[in-house]
Amino acid sequence: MNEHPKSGQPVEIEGVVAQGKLQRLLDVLPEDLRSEMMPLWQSIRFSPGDVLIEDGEVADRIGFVTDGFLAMSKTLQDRHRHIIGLITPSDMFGRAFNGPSGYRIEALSDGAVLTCDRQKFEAIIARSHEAERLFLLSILDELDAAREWVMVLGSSKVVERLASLLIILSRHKYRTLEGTAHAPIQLNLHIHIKRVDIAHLLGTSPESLSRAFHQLERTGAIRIVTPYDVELANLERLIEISGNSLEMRDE
Amino acid sequence: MNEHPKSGQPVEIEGVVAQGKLQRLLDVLPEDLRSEMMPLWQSIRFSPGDVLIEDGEVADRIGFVTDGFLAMSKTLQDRHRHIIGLITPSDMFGRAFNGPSGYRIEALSDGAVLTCDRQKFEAIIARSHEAERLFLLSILDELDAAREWVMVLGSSKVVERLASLLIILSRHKYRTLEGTAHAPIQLNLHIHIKRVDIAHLLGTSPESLSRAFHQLERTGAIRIVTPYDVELANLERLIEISGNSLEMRDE
DNA sequence: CGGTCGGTTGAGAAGTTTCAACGCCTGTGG
DNA sequence: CCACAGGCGTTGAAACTTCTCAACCGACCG
Repeated sequence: MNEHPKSGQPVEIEGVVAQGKLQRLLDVLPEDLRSEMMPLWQSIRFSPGDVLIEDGEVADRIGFVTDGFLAMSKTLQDRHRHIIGLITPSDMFGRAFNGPSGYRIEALSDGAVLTCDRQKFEAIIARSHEAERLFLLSILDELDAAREWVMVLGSSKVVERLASLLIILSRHKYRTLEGTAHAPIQLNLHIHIKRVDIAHLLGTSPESLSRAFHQLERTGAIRIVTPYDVELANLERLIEISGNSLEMRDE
Repeated sequence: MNEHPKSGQPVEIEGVVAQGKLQRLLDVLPEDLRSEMMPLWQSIRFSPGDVLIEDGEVADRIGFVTDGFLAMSKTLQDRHRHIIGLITPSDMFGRAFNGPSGYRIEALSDGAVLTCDRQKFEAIIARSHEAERLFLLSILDELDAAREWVMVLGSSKVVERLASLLIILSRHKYRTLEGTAHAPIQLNLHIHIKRVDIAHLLGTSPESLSRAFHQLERTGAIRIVTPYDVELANLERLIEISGNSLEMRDE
Protein backbone atom coordinates (compact mmCIF):
# COMPACT_ATOMS: atom_id res chain seq x y z
CA MET A 1 0.00 0.00 0.00
CA ASN A 2 1.24 3.46 -0.85
CA GLU A 3 2.53 5.31 2.17
CA HIS A 4 2.36 8.89 0.96
CA PRO A 5 0.36 9.24 -2.21
CA LYS A 6 1.08 12.75 -3.41
CA SER A 7 -1.38 14.62 -5.53
CA GLY A 8 -1.70 13.14 -8.99
CA GLN A 9 -0.12 9.90 -7.95
CA PRO A 10 -2.37 6.90 -8.59
CA VAL A 11 -3.74 5.34 -5.46
CA GLU A 12 -4.02 1.60 -5.37
CA ILE A 13 -6.41 -0.36 -3.20
CA GLU A 14 -6.35 -4.14 -3.16
CA GLY A 15 -4.75 -4.13 -6.55
CA VAL A 16 -7.38 -1.81 -8.00
CA VAL A 17 -6.36 1.65 -9.08
CA ALA A 18 -8.65 4.44 -8.01
CA GLN A 19 -9.52 6.59 -11.01
CA GLY A 20 -11.47 9.65 -11.91
CA LYS A 21 -13.61 11.12 -9.21
CA LEU A 22 -12.27 9.02 -6.38
CA GLN A 23 -8.71 9.83 -7.33
CA ARG A 24 -9.50 13.53 -7.46
CA LEU A 25 -11.27 13.35 -4.12
CA LEU A 26 -8.31 11.68 -2.48
CA ASP A 27 -5.96 14.19 -4.09
CA VAL A 28 -7.84 17.02 -2.49
CA LEU A 29 -7.95 15.58 1.00
CA PRO A 30 -5.32 16.78 3.45
CA GLU A 31 -2.73 14.20 4.32
CA ASP A 32 -4.16 13.22 7.70
CA LEU A 33 -7.69 12.68 6.39
CA ARG A 34 -6.41 10.73 3.43
CA SER A 35 -4.49 8.29 5.52
CA GLU A 36 -7.54 7.97 7.73
CA MET A 37 -9.71 7.14 4.78
CA MET A 38 -7.41 4.86 2.85
CA PRO A 39 -7.79 1.74 5.00
CA LEU A 40 -11.57 2.03 4.80
CA TRP A 41 -11.68 1.18 1.13
CA GLN A 42 -12.41 -2.26 -0.08
CA SER A 43 -12.63 -3.64 -3.57
CA ILE A 44 -15.61 -5.80 -4.48
CA ARG A 45 -16.35 -7.58 -7.71
CA PHE A 46 -19.86 -7.93 -9.09
CA SER A 47 -21.68 -9.98 -11.72
CA PRO A 48 -24.83 -9.26 -13.72
CA GLY A 49 -27.91 -9.34 -11.54
CA ASP A 50 -26.12 -8.66 -8.26
CA VAL A 51 -28.03 -6.20 -6.14
CA LEU A 52 -25.70 -3.83 -4.33
CA ILE A 53 -28.37 -1.70 -2.69
CA GLU A 54 -32.04 -2.56 -2.49
CA ASP A 55 -34.79 -0.09 -3.34
CA GLY A 56 -35.75 1.76 -0.16
CA GLU A 57 -32.85 0.48 1.85
CA VAL A 58 -30.69 2.91 3.80
CA ALA A 59 -27.31 2.18 2.32
CA ASP A 60 -24.51 1.69 4.79
CA ARG A 61 -21.87 1.87 2.08
CA ILE A 62 -21.03 4.17 -0.74
CA GLY A 63 -18.84 3.19 -3.64
CA PHE A 64 -17.13 4.13 -6.86
CA VAL A 65 -17.34 1.95 -9.94
CA THR A 66 -13.93 1.01 -11.24
CA ASP A 67 -15.02 -1.35 -13.97
CA GLY A 68 -18.27 -2.50 -15.58
CA PHE A 69 -21.76 -1.12 -15.41
CA LEU A 70 -24.23 -0.69 -12.59
CA ALA A 71 -27.75 0.64 -12.95
CA MET A 72 -30.26 2.48 -10.86
CA SER A 73 -33.43 0.52 -11.42
CA LYS A 74 -36.94 0.35 -10.19
CA THR A 75 -39.48 -2.42 -10.56
CA LEU A 76 -43.09 -1.35 -10.44
CA GLN A 77 -46.03 -3.23 -9.13
CA ASP A 78 -47.04 -4.27 -12.60
CA ARG A 79 -43.64 -5.96 -12.85
CA HIS A 80 -42.54 -3.32 -15.27
CA ARG A 81 -38.89 -2.52 -14.82
CA HIS A 82 -37.29 0.82 -15.50
CA ILE A 83 -33.62 1.57 -15.57
CA ILE A 84 -33.23 5.16 -14.51
CA GLY A 85 -29.57 5.55 -15.18
CA LEU A 86 -26.29 3.85 -15.82
CA ILE A 87 -23.45 4.06 -13.34
CA THR A 88 -20.21 3.86 -15.25
CA PRO A 89 -16.57 3.71 -14.18
CA SER A 90 -15.58 6.68 -12.03
CA ASP A 91 -19.19 7.34 -10.99
CA MET A 92 -20.25 7.20 -7.38
CA PHE A 93 -23.31 5.51 -5.95
CA GLY A 94 -24.87 5.19 -2.53
CA ARG A 95 -26.51 8.47 -1.47
CA ALA A 96 -23.96 10.13 0.71
CA PHE A 97 -25.54 12.84 2.86
CA ASN A 98 -28.96 11.69 1.87
CA GLY A 99 -31.80 9.41 2.88
CA PRO A 100 -32.78 5.94 1.75
CA SER A 101 -32.17 4.94 -1.81
CA GLY A 102 -35.14 5.52 -4.08
CA TYR A 103 -34.09 2.72 -6.37
CA ARG A 104 -32.19 -0.48 -6.55
CA ILE A 105 -28.53 -0.45 -7.48
CA GLU A 106 -27.86 -3.54 -9.52
CA ALA A 107 -25.11 -4.86 -11.72
CA LEU A 108 -25.66 -5.07 -15.48
CA SER A 109 -22.29 -6.57 -16.30
CA ASP A 110 -19.23 -7.99 -14.61
CA GLY A 111 -17.14 -5.38 -12.91
CA ALA A 112 -15.82 -4.00 -9.67
CA VAL A 113 -16.36 -1.21 -7.18
CA LEU A 114 -14.34 0.39 -4.46
CA THR A 115 -16.57 0.83 -1.46
CA CYS A 116 -16.36 2.51 1.90
CA ASP A 117 -18.52 2.79 4.99
CA ARG A 118 -20.97 5.57 4.27
CA GLN A 119 -20.98 7.30 7.61
CA LYS A 120 -17.22 7.31 7.94
CA PHE A 121 -16.93 8.59 4.40
CA GLU A 122 -19.34 11.41 5.11
CA ALA A 123 -17.60 12.29 8.35
CA ILE A 124 -14.21 12.58 6.71
CA ILE A 125 -15.47 14.52 3.71
CA ALA A 126 -17.30 16.92 5.99
CA ARG A 127 -14.03 17.77 7.71
CA SER A 128 -12.46 19.07 4.53
CA HIS A 129 -14.00 22.11 2.98
CA GLU A 130 -12.27 21.41 -0.30
CA ALA A 131 -13.43 17.83 -0.41
CA GLU A 132 -16.98 18.80 0.37
CA ARG A 133 -16.85 21.35 -2.43
CA LEU A 134 -15.51 18.74 -4.83
CA PHE A 135 -18.26 16.42 -3.77
CA LEU A 136 -20.82 19.12 -4.46
CA LEU A 137 -19.38 19.61 -7.93
CA SER A 138 -19.63 15.92 -8.66
CA ILE A 139 -23.28 15.99 -7.66
CA LEU A 140 -23.77 18.88 -10.05
CA ASP A 141 -22.21 16.74 -12.78
CA GLU A 142 -24.63 13.97 -11.96
CA LEU A 143 -27.45 16.45 -12.21
CA ASP A 144 -26.31 17.50 -15.64
CA ALA A 145 -26.07 13.89 -16.70
CA ALA A 146 -29.57 13.16 -15.43
CA ARG A 147 -30.94 16.14 -17.32
CA GLU A 148 -29.15 15.18 -20.46
CA TRP A 149 -30.78 11.84 -20.09
CA VAL A 150 -34.16 13.53 -19.80
CA MET A 151 -33.44 15.16 -23.15
CA VAL A 152 -32.61 11.82 -24.69
CA LEU A 153 -35.77 10.19 -23.41
CA GLY A 154 -37.75 13.13 -24.69
CA SER A 155 -37.24 12.11 -28.29
CA SER A 156 -40.06 9.96 -29.45
CA LYS A 157 -38.25 7.55 -31.73
CA VAL A 158 -36.26 4.62 -30.49
CA VAL A 159 -33.48 4.99 -33.08
CA GLU A 160 -32.87 8.51 -31.89
CA ARG A 161 -32.61 7.43 -28.31
CA LEU A 162 -30.31 4.56 -29.18
CA ALA A 163 -28.07 6.83 -31.24
CA SER A 164 -27.86 9.20 -28.29
CA LEU A 165 -26.99 6.39 -25.93
CA LEU A 166 -24.19 5.18 -28.16
CA ILE A 167 -22.81 8.69 -28.40
CA ILE A 168 -22.91 9.12 -24.65
CA LEU A 169 -21.19 5.81 -24.09
CA SER A 170 -18.51 6.61 -26.61
CA ARG A 171 -17.98 9.90 -24.83
CA HIS A 172 -17.52 8.06 -21.56
CA LYS A 173 -14.96 5.82 -23.12
CA TYR A 174 -13.00 8.36 -25.11
CA ARG A 175 -13.08 11.58 -23.16
CA THR A 176 -10.98 13.40 -25.73
CA LEU A 177 -13.27 13.50 -28.70
CA GLU A 178 -13.97 17.19 -29.17
CA GLY A 179 -13.06 18.55 -32.53
CA THR A 180 -12.60 15.11 -33.99
CA ALA A 181 -16.28 14.51 -34.55
CA HIS A 182 -15.83 15.03 -38.25
CA ALA A 183 -12.80 12.86 -38.63
CA PRO A 184 -13.43 9.45 -40.14
CA ILE A 185 -12.49 7.66 -36.96
CA GLN A 186 -13.96 4.38 -35.95
CA LEU A 187 -14.80 3.79 -32.37
CA ASN A 188 -15.39 0.42 -30.90
CA LEU A 189 -17.78 -0.01 -28.05
CA HIS A 190 -17.63 -3.17 -26.01
CA ILE A 191 -20.68 -2.99 -23.85
CA HIS A 192 -21.49 -6.09 -21.97
CA ILE A 193 -25.04 -5.12 -21.17
CA LYS A 194 -27.93 -7.29 -22.21
CA ARG A 195 -30.38 -6.01 -24.77
CA VAL A 196 -33.24 -6.20 -22.30
CA ASP A 197 -31.39 -3.90 -19.96
CA ILE A 198 -30.58 -1.37 -22.66
CA ALA A 199 -34.21 -1.56 -23.70
CA HIS A 200 -35.39 -0.79 -20.19
CA LEU A 201 -32.91 2.05 -20.04
CA LEU A 202 -34.31 3.55 -23.21
CA GLY A 203 -37.89 2.94 -22.21
CA THR A 204 -38.66 0.47 -24.95
CA SER A 205 -38.87 -3.27 -25.60
CA PRO A 206 -36.03 -5.60 -26.56
CA GLU A 207 -37.69 -6.19 -29.90
CA SER A 208 -37.89 -2.53 -30.81
CA LEU A 209 -34.35 -2.06 -29.60
CA SER A 210 -33.10 -4.86 -31.81
CA ARG A 211 -34.80 -3.30 -34.79
CA ALA A 212 -33.27 0.06 -33.93
CA PHE A 213 -29.79 -1.46 -33.78
CA HIS A 214 -30.25 -3.02 -37.17
CA GLN A 215 -31.73 0.12 -38.60
CA LEU A 216 -28.62 2.01 -37.49
CA GLU A 217 -26.53 -0.63 -39.19
CA ARG A 218 -28.54 -0.41 -42.41
CA THR A 219 -28.02 3.33 -42.59
CA GLY A 220 -24.30 2.80 -42.12
CA ALA A 221 -24.03 4.62 -38.82
CA ILE A 222 -22.76 1.59 -36.94
CA ARG A 223 -21.57 -1.91 -37.56
CA ILE A 224 -22.71 -4.70 -35.28
CA VAL A 225 -19.78 -7.02 -34.79
CA THR A 226 -21.41 -9.00 -32.03
CA PRO A 227 -24.41 -7.89 -29.99
CA TYR A 228 -21.94 -6.63 -27.39
CA ASP A 229 -19.42 -5.17 -29.74
CA VAL A 230 -20.47 -2.27 -31.90
CA GLU A 231 -18.32 -0.19 -34.20
CA LEU A 232 -19.32 3.45 -34.60
CA ALA A 233 -18.60 3.55 -38.30
CA ASN A 234 -20.03 6.97 -39.07
CA LEU A 235 -20.16 9.19 -36.04
CA GLU A 236 -21.41 12.16 -37.98
CA ARG A 237 -24.42 10.26 -39.21
CA LEU A 238 -25.02 8.90 -35.74
CA ILE A 239 -25.08 12.41 -34.33
CA GLU A 240 -27.44 13.47 -37.07
CA ILE A 241 -29.80 10.61 -36.32
CA SER A 242 -29.66 11.32 -32.60
CA GLY A 243 -31.17 14.71 -33.38
CA ASN A 244 -28.09 16.72 -32.55
CA SER A 245 -29.25 16.95 -29.00
CA LEU A 246 -25.86 16.15 -27.53
CA GLU A 247 -22.79 18.24 -27.45
CA MET A 248 -19.54 16.41 -27.74
CA ARG A 249 -18.35 18.21 -24.68
CA ASP A 250 -15.62 16.98 -22.42
CA GLU A 251 -16.27 16.32 -18.78
CA MET B 1 -46.39 26.02 5.01
CA ASN B 2 -43.25 24.65 6.57
CA GLU B 3 -41.73 24.94 9.98
CA HIS B 4 -38.58 27.01 10.09
CA PRO B 5 -35.76 25.43 12.04
CA LYS B 6 -34.25 28.57 13.54
CA SER B 7 -35.54 32.06 13.30
CA GLY B 8 -38.89 31.19 11.79
CA GLN B 9 -39.36 34.81 10.86
CA PRO B 10 -40.81 35.06 7.38
CA VAL B 11 -38.53 37.23 5.31
CA GLU B 12 -40.05 39.75 3.00
CA ILE B 13 -38.32 41.31 0.02
CA GLU B 14 -39.99 44.02 -2.02
CA GLY B 15 -43.34 42.83 -0.82
CA VAL B 16 -42.62 39.23 -1.76
CA VAL B 17 -42.32 36.65 0.96
CA ALA B 18 -39.43 34.24 0.63
CA GLN B 19 -40.69 30.69 0.92
CA GLY B 20 -39.41 27.18 0.92
CA LYS B 21 -35.79 26.70 0.11
CA LEU B 22 -34.83 30.32 0.19
CA GLN B 23 -36.47 30.79 3.57
CA ARG B 24 -34.68 27.77 4.93
CA LEU B 25 -31.39 28.96 3.54
CA LEU B 26 -31.77 32.35 5.15
CA ASP B 27 -32.80 30.73 8.41
CA VAL B 28 -29.59 28.78 8.50
CA LEU B 29 -27.28 31.69 7.80
CA PRO B 30 -25.65 33.34 10.77
CA GLU B 31 -27.01 36.77 11.53
CA ASP B 32 -24.15 38.73 9.97
CA LEU B 33 -24.22 36.84 6.69
CA ARG B 34 -27.96 37.12 6.50
CA SER B 35 -27.97 40.86 6.87
CA GLU B 36 -25.22 41.00 4.27
CA MET B 37 -27.28 38.98 1.84
CA MET B 38 -30.68 40.52 2.36
CA PRO B 39 -30.12 43.75 0.43
CA LEU B 40 -28.85 41.78 -2.55
CA TRP B 41 -32.24 40.32 -3.29
CA GLN B 42 -34.50 41.74 -5.88
CA SER B 43 -37.93 40.69 -7.00
CA ILE B 44 -38.61 40.40 -10.71
CA ARG B 45 -41.85 39.53 -12.48
CA PHE B 46 -41.94 37.48 -15.65
CA SER B 47 -44.41 36.67 -18.41
CA PRO B 48 -44.67 33.67 -20.72
CA GLY B 49 -41.86 33.58 -23.24
CA ASP B 50 -39.45 35.71 -21.22
CA VAL B 51 -35.94 34.30 -21.34
CA LEU B 52 -34.17 34.66 -18.01
CA ILE B 53 -30.96 32.89 -18.96
CA GLU B 54 -29.94 32.00 -22.48
CA ASP B 55 -28.60 28.58 -23.43
CA GLY B 56 -24.83 28.61 -23.05
CA GLU B 57 -24.72 31.91 -21.23
CA VAL B 58 -22.75 32.22 -18.00
CA ALA B 59 -25.47 33.41 -15.68
CA ASP B 60 -24.57 36.35 -13.50
CA ARG B 61 -27.63 35.88 -11.33
CA ILE B 62 -29.26 33.06 -9.48
CA GLY B 63 -32.85 33.10 -8.36
CA PHE B 64 -35.69 31.41 -6.57
CA VAL B 65 -39.14 31.16 -8.11
CA THR B 66 -41.80 32.60 -5.84
CA ASP B 67 -44.74 32.27 -8.20
CA GLY B 68 -45.48 30.75 -11.60
CA PHE B 69 -43.53 28.33 -13.74
CA LEU B 70 -40.16 28.50 -15.41
CA ALA B 71 -38.68 25.83 -17.62
CA MET B 72 -35.27 24.58 -18.59
CA SER B 73 -35.53 24.26 -22.34
CA LYS B 74 -33.39 23.52 -25.30
CA THR B 75 -34.08 24.17 -28.97
CA LEU B 76 -32.28 21.89 -31.37
CA GLN B 77 -31.04 22.67 -34.82
CA ASP B 78 -34.05 21.03 -36.38
CA ARG B 79 -36.16 23.58 -34.50
CA HIS B 80 -37.37 20.84 -32.22
CA ARG B 81 -37.87 22.13 -28.71
CA HIS B 82 -37.49 20.08 -25.57
CA ILE B 83 -38.45 21.12 -22.11
CA ILE B 84 -36.12 19.36 -19.74
CA GLY B 85 -37.75 20.33 -16.51
CA LEU B 86 -40.14 22.61 -14.75
CA ILE B 87 -38.94 25.08 -12.17
CA THR B 88 -41.73 25.59 -9.68
CA PRO B 89 -42.17 27.89 -6.70
CA SER B 90 -39.42 27.40 -4.12
CA ASP B 91 -37.01 25.95 -6.71
CA MET B 92 -33.72 27.57 -7.49
CA PHE B 93 -32.23 28.21 -10.91
CA GLY B 94 -28.99 29.62 -12.21
CA ARG B 95 -26.10 27.20 -11.70
CA ALA B 96 -24.46 28.36 -8.54
CA PHE B 97 -20.92 26.94 -8.24
CA ASN B 98 -21.07 25.73 -11.81
CA GLY B 99 -20.27 26.67 -15.38
CA PRO B 100 -22.43 28.03 -18.17
CA SER B 101 -26.03 27.03 -18.39
CA GLY B 102 -26.63 24.07 -20.63
CA TYR B 103 -30.13 25.21 -21.44
CA ARG B 104 -32.33 28.20 -21.64
CA ILE B 105 -34.34 29.28 -18.63
CA GLU B 106 -37.64 30.63 -19.88
CA ALA B 107 -40.99 31.55 -18.42
CA LEU B 108 -44.00 29.39 -19.16
CA SER B 109 -46.50 31.45 -17.23
CA ASP B 110 -46.78 34.73 -15.41
CA GLY B 111 -44.93 34.76 -12.15
CA ALA B 112 -42.06 36.17 -10.13
CA VAL B 113 -38.58 35.34 -8.91
CA LEU B 114 -36.32 36.60 -6.21
CA THR B 115 -32.86 36.99 -7.69
CA CYS B 116 -29.40 37.74 -6.40
CA ASP B 117 -25.97 38.32 -7.89
CA ARG B 118 -24.52 34.87 -8.43
CA GLN B 119 -20.97 35.50 -7.29
CA LYS B 120 -22.00 37.32 -4.17
CA PHE B 121 -24.46 34.57 -3.37
CA GLU B 122 -21.79 31.92 -3.77
CA ALA B 123 -19.33 33.86 -1.69
CA ILE B 124 -21.72 34.23 1.21
CA ILE B 125 -22.92 30.63 1.09
CA ALA B 126 -19.33 29.42 1.02
CA ARG B 127 -18.65 31.21 4.29
CA SER B 128 -21.27 29.20 6.16
CA HIS B 129 -20.70 25.51 6.49
CA GLU B 130 -24.33 24.97 7.38
CA ALA B 131 -25.59 26.92 4.40
CA GLU B 132 -23.31 25.10 2.04
CA ARG B 133 -24.53 21.82 3.42
CA LEU B 134 -28.12 22.90 2.98
CA PHE B 135 -27.32 23.92 -0.54
CA LEU B 136 -25.83 20.51 -1.20
CA LEU B 137 -28.99 18.88 0.10
CA SER B 138 -31.14 20.96 -2.20
CA ILE B 139 -29.03 19.86 -5.16
CA LEU B 140 -29.57 16.28 -4.06
CA ASP B 141 -33.29 16.98 -4.08
CA GLU B 142 -33.04 18.31 -7.59
CA LEU B 143 -31.17 15.20 -8.56
CA ASP B 144 -33.96 13.04 -7.19
CA ALA B 145 -36.51 15.12 -9.05
CA ALA B 146 -34.58 14.80 -12.31
CA ARG B 147 -34.37 11.05 -11.87
CA GLU B 148 -38.03 10.78 -11.06
CA TRP B 149 -38.64 12.62 -14.26
CA VAL B 150 -36.50 10.10 -16.11
CA MET B 151 -38.80 7.41 -14.75
CA VAL B 152 -41.83 9.29 -15.98
CA LEU B 153 -40.44 9.76 -19.47
CA GLY B 154 -39.54 6.10 -19.52
CA SER B 155 -43.15 5.05 -19.79
CA SER B 156 -44.12 4.66 -23.37
CA LYS B 157 -47.69 5.90 -23.29
CA VAL B 158 -48.61 9.54 -23.21
CA VAL B 159 -51.54 9.08 -20.82
CA GLU B 160 -49.21 7.52 -18.29
CA ARG B 161 -46.78 10.39 -18.53
CA LEU B 162 -49.55 12.94 -18.26
CA ALA B 163 -51.03 11.18 -15.23
CA SER B 164 -47.60 11.24 -13.61
CA LEU B 165 -47.18 14.91 -14.35
CA LEU B 166 -50.51 15.75 -12.78
CA ILE B 167 -49.61 13.77 -9.70
CA ILE B 168 -46.27 15.49 -9.38
CA LEU B 169 -47.86 18.90 -9.77
CA SER B 170 -50.49 18.11 -7.20
CA ARG B 171 -47.75 17.02 -4.86
CA HIS B 172 -46.01 20.32 -5.35
CA LYS B 173 -49.17 22.16 -4.55
CA TYR B 174 -50.35 20.13 -1.60
CA ARG B 175 -47.28 18.90 0.20
CA THR B 176 -49.32 17.12 2.84
CA LEU B 177 -51.00 14.39 0.87
CA GLU B 178 -49.47 11.23 2.27
CA GLY B 179 -51.92 8.76 3.61
CA THR B 180 -54.85 10.54 2.10
CA ALA B 181 -54.37 9.07 -1.34
CA HIS B 182 -57.37 6.85 -0.85
CA ALA B 183 -59.65 9.52 0.45
CA PRO B 184 -62.18 10.82 -2.03
CA ILE B 185 -60.67 14.28 -2.07
CA GLN B 186 -60.80 16.52 -5.05
CA LEU B 187 -57.80 18.55 -5.93
CA ASN B 188 -57.86 21.48 -8.23
CA LEU B 189 -54.88 22.31 -10.32
CA HIS B 190 -54.63 25.73 -11.87
CA ILE B 191 -51.72 25.45 -14.21
CA HIS B 192 -51.26 28.33 -16.54
CA ILE B 193 -48.96 26.53 -18.91
CA LYS B 194 -49.81 26.21 -22.56
CA ARG B 195 -50.54 22.81 -23.99
CA VAL B 196 -47.61 23.06 -26.38
CA ASP B 197 -45.27 23.53 -23.46
CA ILE B 198 -46.67 20.63 -21.51
CA ALA B 199 -46.39 18.57 -24.68
CA HIS B 200 -42.73 19.45 -25.08
CA LEU B 201 -42.19 18.64 -21.44
CA LEU B 202 -43.68 15.19 -21.89
CA GLY B 203 -41.91 14.60 -25.17
CA THR B 204 -45.03 14.45 -27.29
CA SER B 205 -47.16 16.60 -29.57
CA PRO B 206 -49.93 18.99 -28.52
CA GLU B 207 -52.43 16.84 -30.36
CA SER B 208 -51.49 13.66 -28.55
CA LEU B 209 -51.47 15.56 -25.31
CA SER B 210 -54.96 16.87 -25.89
CA ARG B 211 -56.19 13.38 -26.57
CA ALA B 212 -54.50 12.17 -23.42
CA PHE B 213 -56.22 14.85 -21.35
CA HIS B 214 -59.58 13.85 -22.73
CA GLN B 215 -58.86 10.19 -22.28
CA LEU B 216 -58.16 10.86 -18.61
CA GLU B 217 -61.43 12.71 -18.42
CA ARG B 218 -63.34 9.88 -20.11
CA THR B 219 -62.00 7.37 -17.62
CA GLY B 220 -63.11 9.65 -14.80
CA ALA B 221 -59.67 10.31 -13.41
CA ILE B 222 -59.85 14.05 -13.96
CA ARG B 223 -62.33 16.70 -14.93
CA ILE B 224 -61.29 19.43 -17.32
CA VAL B 225 -62.91 22.62 -16.15
CA THR B 226 -60.93 24.81 -18.50
CA PRO B 227 -57.72 23.84 -20.29
CA TYR B 228 -55.85 25.51 -17.45
CA ASP B 229 -57.98 24.28 -14.64
CA VAL B 230 -58.16 20.58 -13.97
CA GLU B 231 -59.86 18.78 -11.15
CA LEU B 232 -58.26 15.55 -9.96
CA ALA B 233 -61.53 13.75 -9.48
CA ASN B 234 -60.18 10.29 -8.82
CA LEU B 235 -56.64 10.34 -7.55
CA GLU B 236 -56.51 6.62 -7.04
CA ARG B 237 -57.36 5.96 -10.65
CA LEU B 238 -54.89 8.58 -11.74
CA ILE B 239 -52.14 6.85 -9.79
CA GLU B 240 -53.15 3.55 -11.27
CA ILE B 241 -53.00 4.94 -14.80
CA SER B 242 -49.64 6.55 -14.13
CA GLY B 243 -48.28 3.07 -13.56
CA ASN B 244 -47.74 3.47 -9.85
CA SER B 245 -44.31 4.78 -10.53
CA LEU B 246 -44.61 7.64 -8.09
CA GLU B 247 -44.65 7.52 -4.37
CA MET B 248 -46.81 10.09 -2.68
CA ARG B 249 -43.82 11.02 -0.61
CA ASP B 250 -43.41 14.33 1.08
CA GLU B 251 -40.51 16.59 0.25
C1' DC C 1 -28.71 -34.25 -27.04
C1' DG C 2 -32.15 -31.43 -25.06
C1' DG C 3 -32.82 -27.20 -22.39
C1' DT C 4 -32.26 -22.56 -21.54
C1' DC C 5 -30.89 -17.95 -22.46
C1' DG C 6 -30.53 -14.04 -25.27
C1' DG C 7 -31.06 -11.94 -29.68
C1' DT C 8 -33.64 -11.58 -33.83
C1' DT C 9 -37.59 -11.66 -37.00
C1' DG C 10 -42.56 -11.63 -38.40
C1' DA C 11 -47.29 -10.05 -38.22
C1' DG C 12 -51.28 -7.84 -36.40
C1' DA C 13 -52.89 -4.61 -32.82
C1' DA C 14 -52.30 -0.45 -30.50
C1' DG C 15 -50.59 4.05 -29.92
C1' DT C 16 -48.46 8.35 -31.92
C1' DT C 17 -47.26 11.70 -35.28
C1' DT C 18 -48.45 14.68 -38.79
C1' DC C 19 -51.20 17.53 -41.57
C1' DA C 20 -55.34 19.75 -42.07
C1' DA C 21 -59.32 21.88 -40.53
C1' DC C 22 -62.50 23.75 -37.12
C1' DG C 23 -64.20 26.47 -33.18
C1' DC C 24 -63.60 29.51 -29.42
C1' DC C 25 -61.86 33.53 -27.43
C1' DT C 26 -59.50 37.91 -27.42
C1' DG C 27 -57.68 41.97 -28.99
C1' DT C 28 -57.53 45.31 -32.75
C1' DG C 29 -58.75 48.39 -36.20
C1' DG C 30 -62.23 50.00 -39.26
C1' DC D 1 -69.70 48.13 -32.27
C1' DC D 2 -68.70 44.80 -35.32
C1' DA D 3 -65.62 42.14 -38.26
C1' DC D 4 -61.58 39.97 -38.63
C1' DA D 5 -57.08 37.94 -37.54
C1' DG D 6 -54.36 35.30 -34.67
C1' DG D 7 -53.47 32.29 -30.92
C1' DC D 8 -54.72 28.10 -28.82
C1' DG D 9 -57.05 23.86 -27.97
C1' DT D 10 -59.41 20.29 -30.11
C1' DT D 11 -60.82 16.85 -33.57
C1' DG D 12 -60.37 13.86 -37.76
C1' DA D 13 -57.91 10.84 -40.74
C1' DA D 14 -53.96 8.65 -42.82
C1' DA D 15 -49.10 7.36 -42.34
C1' DC D 16 -45.97 5.73 -39.39
C1' DT D 17 -43.74 3.71 -35.21
C1' DT D 18 -43.90 0.83 -31.54
C1' DC D 19 -45.87 -2.91 -28.74
C1' DT D 20 -47.08 -7.56 -28.09
C1' DC D 21 -47.23 -12.23 -28.90
C1' DA D 22 -45.19 -15.94 -31.18
C1' DA D 23 -41.78 -18.38 -33.30
C1' DC D 24 -36.97 -19.15 -34.53
C1' DC D 25 -31.99 -19.52 -34.14
C1' DG D 26 -27.42 -19.96 -32.39
C1' DA D 27 -24.48 -20.45 -28.30
C1' DC D 28 -23.63 -22.42 -24.19
C1' DC D 29 -24.21 -26.06 -20.61
C1' DG D 30 -25.28 -29.89 -18.16
